[in-house]
Amino acid sequence: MLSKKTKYGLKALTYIARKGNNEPVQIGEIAKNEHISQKFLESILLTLRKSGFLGSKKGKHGGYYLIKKPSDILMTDVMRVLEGPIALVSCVSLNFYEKCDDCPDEASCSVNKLMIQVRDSTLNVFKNNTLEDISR
Amino acid sequence: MLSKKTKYGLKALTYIARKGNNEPVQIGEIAKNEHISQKFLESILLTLRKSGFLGSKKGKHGGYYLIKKPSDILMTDVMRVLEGPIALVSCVSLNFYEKCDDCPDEASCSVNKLMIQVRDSTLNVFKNNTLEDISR
DNA sequence: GTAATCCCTATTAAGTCGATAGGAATAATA
DNA sequence: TATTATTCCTATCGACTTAATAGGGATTAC
Repeated sequence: MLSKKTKYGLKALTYIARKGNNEPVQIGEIAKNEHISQKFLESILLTLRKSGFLGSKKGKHGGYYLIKKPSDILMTDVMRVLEGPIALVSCVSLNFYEKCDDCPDEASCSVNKLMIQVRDSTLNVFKNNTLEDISR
Repeated sequence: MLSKKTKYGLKALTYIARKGNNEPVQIGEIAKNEHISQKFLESILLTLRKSGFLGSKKGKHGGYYLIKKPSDILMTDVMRVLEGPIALVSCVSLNFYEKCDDCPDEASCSVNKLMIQVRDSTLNVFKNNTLEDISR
């Protein structure tokens, strides 16, 4: 299951992208319109800023804005920041690889074999979707 | 992330399938060879039996055996029993659909749009893999 | 200088997961 | 019949994670 963090993060990015202009958008506005806890959203946007997706302006009339064009923001990158590994088991993760303690031989592991396929097909979807695509 | 329940369940099914014959295989043997907590595996095999994947024989020389041919056991079915919904959000689940409380309109929801694609591509992998395929 | 906003850290309540415990029921076999 | 090996069932526990909350600091517009 997708975490609420990821879900809210995607919704917030979409919200900002749909505004079109480069004016900073306030947390409160997004929270209200997307029905998200404001404090929770605050921490999510902070994460997105620190990972280079959003810029921020402090103080009155401050807010968050996109740093790149929506068409340049790939879902692979967003998902990895918000949700973590895309693979369902760490032994098939490209960016977060870890050997399983129980499994002595990945080549003969049926779970490994299946999950590689899932990873690749999911990755394919994320590679082919930018923020612009899902905001349409 | 895949739960250990699912991972162990798949490994156990594979283990039984690879034996080839229809002799009951004991929990202890599987647990030992696959490095799984025996008691935990016990509950998983119970689930698989109750959902019609495995038959069991009680008492001495008892154990679990496959009810269907490995080539007739689809990963879609196994995954739904062990892991639950295949979709990452319930609002795109085919078998466990539930409306999101926050989202007023699925048609305009970017998360919905993206997750439908993920669901379909994952589903496609599971549809095209039987227990025989992953046991090879 | 005041109000609005982002920034940061800490804490908490609830839920889930993996594992464990203990014994009941059943079947093979000596 | 007694013994042993196995599945069956329910209950419980500790560790971890998640979503949310709290409180105040820093910064900026006006």
